[in-house]
Parts: sequence; C-alpha cells; structure tokens
Amino acid sequence: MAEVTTSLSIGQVAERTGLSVHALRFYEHEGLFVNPVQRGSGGRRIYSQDDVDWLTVCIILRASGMPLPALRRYADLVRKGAGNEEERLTVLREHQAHVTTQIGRLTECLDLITFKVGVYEDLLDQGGAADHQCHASSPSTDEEQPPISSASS
Amino acid sequence: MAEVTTSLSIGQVAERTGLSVHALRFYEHEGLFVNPVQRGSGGRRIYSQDDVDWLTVCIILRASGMPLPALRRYADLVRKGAGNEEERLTVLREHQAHVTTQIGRLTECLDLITFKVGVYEDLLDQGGAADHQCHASSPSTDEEQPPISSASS
DNA sequence: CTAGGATCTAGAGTCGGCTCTAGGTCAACC
DNA sequence: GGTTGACCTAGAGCCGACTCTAGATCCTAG
Repeated sequence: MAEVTTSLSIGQVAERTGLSVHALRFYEHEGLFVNPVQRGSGGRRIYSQDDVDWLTVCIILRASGMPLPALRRYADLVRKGAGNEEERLTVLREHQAHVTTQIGRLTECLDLITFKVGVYEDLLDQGGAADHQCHASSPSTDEEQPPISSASS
Repeated sequence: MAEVTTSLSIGQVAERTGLSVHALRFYEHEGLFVNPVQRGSGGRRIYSQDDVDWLTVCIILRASGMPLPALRRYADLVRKGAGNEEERLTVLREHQAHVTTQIGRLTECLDLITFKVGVYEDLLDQGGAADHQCHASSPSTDEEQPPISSASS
C-alpha cells in the first residue's frame, strides 16, 4: 500500500511485458492505449501499472490473432468510458468466435498430421520400405490406403 | 475406371483446391511440388490428380502454420523417394508439436476472452453502469475484481 | 479473320506488424 | 568535461506469402 502510482520507463515496461520498446512506441502511435501515455522530463514516456495491465490484455488479444485495427476499436470504446459495454461485448464475442473456429481448424489439421505421423510410424515399425512414395490420406473418408493411385505423403 | 490419368489445367486446379492460379505458379516456383508439373501445348501446365492430392496436403500444412521453407524441405524428402521416412517423420512430428502448442496457447487466450465476456454479460445483466472503466482480470490469480486500481477492460 | 478468354513469364507491389536506423536530447557518473 | 546509456522522433526497411501487372502466346468460337 506504499506506492500511490507506479511509474515505469519504456524500458521497464518492455522488460515486464515482453514487448520491445519499438513495439510500445508503435502501439502508442497506433492509438492502442486507453489513456494517453504520460510524459516526464525531456518528453520521456512514463507508464503506470494500469498501462501495463492494459498491455497484457492487448498481448492476449494479439496472441489470439486480433488484428491491430480491431484492437484499436476496442481501445477506443474503453477510452470513451462507461455506456458502450454492449459494443465492447460485441467486439469480444466476435473475437471469441474467431478464436474458437481457429482452434477448430487447427484441431482438424492436427488430426490429419497425427494420422500421417501414425502411418509413418507403422511403416518404420514394419521395417518395410515401400518401393515408392506412400500416401497418408484423410483418416475418415472412404479411402484408407488407396491401392494404386495417389502418391502424396 | 475410364480415365488413366486425370489432366487438369491450372484454372481447374485453382477451382478445386481454392488456391489462386498465382499461388499455384508461385508454389511451383518455390519448389513445393513433388513431381515437376507437366507442360502441354504452348507450355501450359498440366496437373494430375496426384498433384491435387499433394496440394491438399500442402494446404493442410500451411493452414496449420507450416512455413514455406519447411514445406519445401518436406517436399524435397518426398521427391527423393523411399529411404528417408525417419526424416519425414521428424518434420511431421515437429510440426505436430507446433500445432499442439499453438492450440494450447489459443485455448488459454480463449479462456481469458471468455472470462471477460462473462464479466461484461454480468455487468449488463445487472443493468449497472459502473462509473468508470471496469476491469476483467485473469480468472485464476489472486485478484478477481480489484477494488480500486487497475482499469483495463 | 477476329475477338475473347485462358494461359504464359518475369518481376513489381501489397499487407500486417513490427524492427531498425539516423540523428538528436538528457541525466548520471568518473 | 567527456562518455556512457536510455530515451526521443520520423521514417525507412524487412519478412512471409502471396497478389497483381505488363506484355506475349495460344486456342476456340463466331
């Protein structure tokens, strides 16, 4: 309960967020901060703990694929203050849907990759070297190991 | 059982893979095909069903974030024919690991986004408009709804 | 014969998201 | 008082993965 307001340099914020100082300046330039970043002696940036908290939110949204324009829209809404919670919720829900479908897509891909890994494992287990490129097709559909055509691997 | 070898134009392949004709030429230029793409009258590309099958594998690997250089390495291995199955397996397993961790990261992000969505839903349900920006922090850690500081949203 | 449409090559342009550079200011230390 | 070292601004550069353009060729249909 000692410090009234933590004040951090750009270097310190970079250190504890993992963003580069370049990225921090870039984000500010792009209007991604909710509160204008304070300036100290000689025009140096001074960040608060709130700024860092906000940045961690940004990092999560970015890491899950939210593009900067969407992040800016969200920041704009928060900056305007209370009263637009529905809109914020809309932004979040849209992104939630994107992330969900992305996870779904990746999971499908993973299934196929895992299937192909299994095929190669079997092939190597048997010590058998097929005389040409072998194919690992979709696990679910009608063909399992196509007898003649299809050489993909 | 009629057609001995399906032969497709670049436009037809674009149509059935979803890749653009530009992308198909680009992929060829980048050495991503296992077999050299055949040419017909006037130097036009002729694709086989095998090419299309291979492309669908490529599309899955790309969709799950495999960069072109890795895809090229894999194509190189397949092109060389039987005997390097361990290496192919290594490439696939590495990518499998990448996809798995990526899904994990996205799932973490999704949890936080879902948490924030929940917070906003509650807030709107109660009809209460907080007098300033409210914060939806991490669901797991020590703070749940910080009493005074931290304004992130 | 001509027009339209698909294709060809080589290479330039685009986009998102930073990253880096150049040239300068400022505070602190020896 | 000279040298770090962190910071400043404005703007250029980079990377991956295409996408697009220009200008030519070729096939088909009318």
